[in-house]
Amino acid sequence: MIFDGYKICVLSGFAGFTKMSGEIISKNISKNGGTIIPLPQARNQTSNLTLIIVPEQSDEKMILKVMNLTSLPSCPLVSPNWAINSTNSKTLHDPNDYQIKKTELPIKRQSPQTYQSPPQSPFEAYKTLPLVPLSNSPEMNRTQTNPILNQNNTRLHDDLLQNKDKYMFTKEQPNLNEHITSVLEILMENYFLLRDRGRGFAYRSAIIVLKSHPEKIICGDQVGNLQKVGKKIKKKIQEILETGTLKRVKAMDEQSRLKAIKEFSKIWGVGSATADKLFTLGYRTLDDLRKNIPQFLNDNQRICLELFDEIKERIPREEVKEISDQVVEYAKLLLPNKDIEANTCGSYRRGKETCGDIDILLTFDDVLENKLFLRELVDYLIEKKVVTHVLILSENCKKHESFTFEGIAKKPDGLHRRLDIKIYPRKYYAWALMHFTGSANFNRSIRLFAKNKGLKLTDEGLFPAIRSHGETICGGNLVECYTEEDIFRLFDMPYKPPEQRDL
DNA sequence: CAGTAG
DNA sequence: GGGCCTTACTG
DNA sequence: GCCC
Repeated sequence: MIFDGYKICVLSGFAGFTKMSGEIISKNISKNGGTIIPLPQARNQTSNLTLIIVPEQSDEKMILKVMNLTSLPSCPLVSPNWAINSTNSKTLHDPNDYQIKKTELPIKRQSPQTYQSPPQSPFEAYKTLPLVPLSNSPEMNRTQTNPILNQNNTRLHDDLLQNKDKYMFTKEQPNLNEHITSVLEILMENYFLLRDRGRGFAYRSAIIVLKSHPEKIICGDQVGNLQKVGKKIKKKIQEILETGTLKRVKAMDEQSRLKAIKEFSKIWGVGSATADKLFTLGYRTLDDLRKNIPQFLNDNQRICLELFDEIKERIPREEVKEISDQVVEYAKLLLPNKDIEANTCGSYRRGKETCGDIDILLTFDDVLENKLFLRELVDYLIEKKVVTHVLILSENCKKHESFTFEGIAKKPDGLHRRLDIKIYPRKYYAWALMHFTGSANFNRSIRLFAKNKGLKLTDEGLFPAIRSHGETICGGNLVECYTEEDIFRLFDMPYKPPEQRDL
């Protein structure tokens, strides 16, 4: 047994080292004689540990935070590759060859010369695996074949045909129960703000059912056996039908805590947890915050607090287009020989008259070979005074084969506006376009449907993802789609233009 | 890891 | 008793 | 809060 006598703690779930990978590595270590020390115990007995496996991309600060320690343990910190290579070769590799340097932080701004190509995408590694058979589907009824799927995927075709009409993303009619769902939506939002996730989810699923119910509910008996609508929610529906509102909602509106959390969580970068913390510290209004800025707010939160009054304003469609056009124009200037394809997504693409932010998606050939392009584009936009602030700039496409900028833009005479720019390789473009066009509810619906078929739909494609005894097995992308029309054909649905994805 | 965002 | 769209980044 |  190669790991005999080794006491190992595996730190995963951050810095690009997924929990799933961590679990698989832990399992393999145990299988080969090693002892896995879970984090809580490891914290108290760092001197007992042989070594700690940490993400390749982690640094001292992150490790201290995750371990909740003030100084690093004395044992070596090694890369997950040590365990992977040792297991694969059935021989113990020298941990010293895999040490993560303790003091040196990873370079945030890599220069072109020192840029190292990122490790393989996890999906790449699975591409050679045979497709996992999908759930048991009837062997008959295979008269027509889906033009997107080849013969090997007839099972997938059958599976995608089944039951999809139960889901919101296939919905054809408008919401007939707006009078009920609008009230329940307030309740749902309040519960999420109060971090009562359970109730939040419960109301969310009940709302989905009510929205897709084919008849208008005017009497409590009609909800008799609706899925997800249980006793309590049924009672609330009756109250809404009688009084037009809910006592619970009225009572919540009076709560000073919820009031403050609602206000604070509108600040970009501040969620329910931070908002709650602010309330506990005695803050009640945005003005309280401005007068005495809390120490623990990070730079991004401070910027967005300062610009709050501008960022909160909806952006007229016209202005979204102007800023988008400018960004795309500069992108084309920087890459004159590339055929750049661009879409402004989000509510703009869904046809709204005003938008909360500006969400631009770009692609061209060889995206992954132009790793520094987004940074150059952002630098250029800063120079041209289009972009005023950078909130997030992901420069490494190691796991996710794409690039993201999140920041703030402004026209010379305009307000500060939230701007996102994403760059995806062509082969993911249609999936990404669909993802960023939303709506969020549309995405949820179609993803839940995929999930129930043993599939995983993301901004990068459709994958088999079978969960069995705790491990998720991911296959390579099932099909290549280069247009949204292809994705809808794949799901055997008539094409839905973006304006109809407002669930 | 928790929190936040898409 | 766990899951409730998924994935990535920050601190 | 609801469902498996």
